Amino acid sequence: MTVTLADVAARARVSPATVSRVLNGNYPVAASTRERVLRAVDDLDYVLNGPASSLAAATSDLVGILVNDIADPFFGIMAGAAQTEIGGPGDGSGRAGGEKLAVVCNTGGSPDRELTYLTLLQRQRAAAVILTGGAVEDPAHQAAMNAKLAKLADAGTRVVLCGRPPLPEGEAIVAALAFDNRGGGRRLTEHLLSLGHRRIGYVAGPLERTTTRHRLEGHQEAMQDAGLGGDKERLTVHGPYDRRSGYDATLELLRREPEVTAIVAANDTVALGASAAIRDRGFRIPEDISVAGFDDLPFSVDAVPALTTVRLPLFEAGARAGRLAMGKETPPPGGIATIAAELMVRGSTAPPRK
Amino acid sequence: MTVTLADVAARARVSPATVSRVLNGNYPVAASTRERVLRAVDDLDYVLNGPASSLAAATSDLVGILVNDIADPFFGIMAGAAQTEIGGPGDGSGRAGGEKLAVVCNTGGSPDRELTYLTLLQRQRAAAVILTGGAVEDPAHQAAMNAKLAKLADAGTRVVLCGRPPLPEGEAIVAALAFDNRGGGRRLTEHLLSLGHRRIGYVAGPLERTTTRHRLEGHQEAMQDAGLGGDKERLTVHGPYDRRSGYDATLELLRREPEVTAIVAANDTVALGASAAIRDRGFRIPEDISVAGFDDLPFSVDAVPALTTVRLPLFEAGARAGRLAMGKETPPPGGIATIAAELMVRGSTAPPRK
DNA sequence: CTGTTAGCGCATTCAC
DNA sequence: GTGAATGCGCTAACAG
Repeated sequence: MTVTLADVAARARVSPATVSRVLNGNYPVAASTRERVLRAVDDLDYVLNGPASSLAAATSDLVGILVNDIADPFFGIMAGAAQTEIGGPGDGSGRAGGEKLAVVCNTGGSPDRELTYLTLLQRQRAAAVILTGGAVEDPAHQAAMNAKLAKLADAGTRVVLCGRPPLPEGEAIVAALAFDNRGGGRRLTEHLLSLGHRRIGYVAGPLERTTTRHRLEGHQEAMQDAGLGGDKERLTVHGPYDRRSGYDATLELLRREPEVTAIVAANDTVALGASAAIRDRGFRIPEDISVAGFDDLPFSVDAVPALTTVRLPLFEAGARAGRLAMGKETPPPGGIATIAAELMVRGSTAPPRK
Repeated sequence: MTVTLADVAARARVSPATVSRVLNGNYPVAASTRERVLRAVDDLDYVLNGPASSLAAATSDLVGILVNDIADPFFGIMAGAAQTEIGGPGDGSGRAGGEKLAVVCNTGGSPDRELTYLTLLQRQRAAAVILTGGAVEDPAHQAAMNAKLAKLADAGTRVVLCGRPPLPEGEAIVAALAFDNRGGGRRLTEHLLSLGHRRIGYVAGPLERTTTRHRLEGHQEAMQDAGLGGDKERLTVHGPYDRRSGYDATLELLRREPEVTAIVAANDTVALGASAAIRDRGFRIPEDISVAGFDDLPFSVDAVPALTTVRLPLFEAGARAGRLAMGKETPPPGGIATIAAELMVRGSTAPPRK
């Protein structure tokens, strides 16, 4: 019924081992033999049995990429870039040679699902795992994660962090590429302050997320330095990283502080929702209220007015994570690299009306 | 070094077979025995060896979801929905019981990569495969795809199409959920015609894609019926499904026909680019030129003005595909269902200036 | 450069 | 309800 290595070997008049060798390409095989084997493979339409070879070799060609929200381009861009580096271009035959199977797993931001996916990947003996985006800061979950990652690393799985702060004990992982969320958040708010804003509302992401906290801390540092740190509780509203949250939180901020002249959002998607709320309340952007986001997703430049935001090189970071996971690039010193965030000043921010 | 089933068996003082039985849960085992085994599993921190069990059982728990562009929410929404149905909520222990490993694979729209992923999934003996979005219409590639899908189905892999037209010989697959792209495209253009538009430019997607062709045909049918079919070559420009393409194509359309009063874009992202081009040329939306998109992605309602578009129930379709792939839902009659597309009239379209 | 020999770790017959 | 054997299909030493 199902054709096996032995069938191919028989047809090519060689031993199974030889077939295995040409298929894996990691061994010297005479050109003529290889030719013959390949023809037999095509004739028989043979496809390697992945589980069997993974079992024998004690490693698989699976590489997992964990994302918090697959519908969010923030993750899609990173994951796509990583996959490009990992999957290889293919040889056009659809035959699939030694390429890895780069797959993305959507945790939906749930700690449980994150752990479950890691276990599933561990079960598959994944060659590598890339974790993208902010981590949940609950201590119990962090401990469980660190233990799990250590076990994965122990079993030979390469662990790479992308857009996520390094682990407390970073020894277990290949590398961590951390975004400078704090610095970016700080510069963004400094920009607003320099324009003359004093009453700035902040729509933060979900609680207990590193990304949320770092961006917010950057904002608060800037406010503090400007002597405006007193009101932070009242001028901050938390919510998920989505449009709706931006909309609702902005209405709430407007209620709490009608004199607000600028809204800083945790990311661009949230900023879009914030903008809608501002308009629905009859205010203009940026004349009445300035708006700023974070990430510089592709749509941000097309917002009207174009969104002031902080650019993160998501594609480059994802690609680098992919290379690191493949061992194609040497890890940064100490295994940790900080990715710079660049302020992008556009039309959605302007001096306050006064 | 690595703990195996036998180790667990030894510690629980049972046979390996029994451990296997409680882990797979498909067999009667005494409660007390199960208890003991589970404790041993936890004590030893045992994780099933996926490749080994897949080899022995001749099936794996991997489910592949193929997407054309993972950075595009169009696919992200469908994939996320499907994953939700497949992965299950997890039991909170991170232990991972019988759940499937739902993974998404990004083809980048490349036929080669599509085929390669399918081969890789076949190699893993995937339990199911979901193909999302438009198919490439090159005959050779279609033939290769059909052959590959037939082989997958033959090997027990459940194949489900989501947002993709059914196969020529649909017997091989579990089900196809097709979007009514043609009908949606037609109604969208009819809406524009009813507003009084006569010179309508069309920014189409890439050539040789079913989605592109169906949407365009819907548009052209409407134009034809209105006696405006003569100019279709000149008023249509093809390009990728991205912002940049919308921008460039719109400039081109404006050059070819300065009197154009409406631009229909192949999807919302393209419409965003089109809008930017229109504005950069000094025109207002919708006063001078109307703009319409397709898909109704989350950001479309936040465009300024809000984008007139055609809504596709992406989440619902993805979830249904996921259930179909799991065998949790009975396939539609004939294995084919057409998903309706709903016209969403918003602020970006209005009667032409005259 | 190629063939032979042994498992990899588990699911599944069978017996009991 | 449980244990003992068998083999899934392949890779990795070894020889030659």
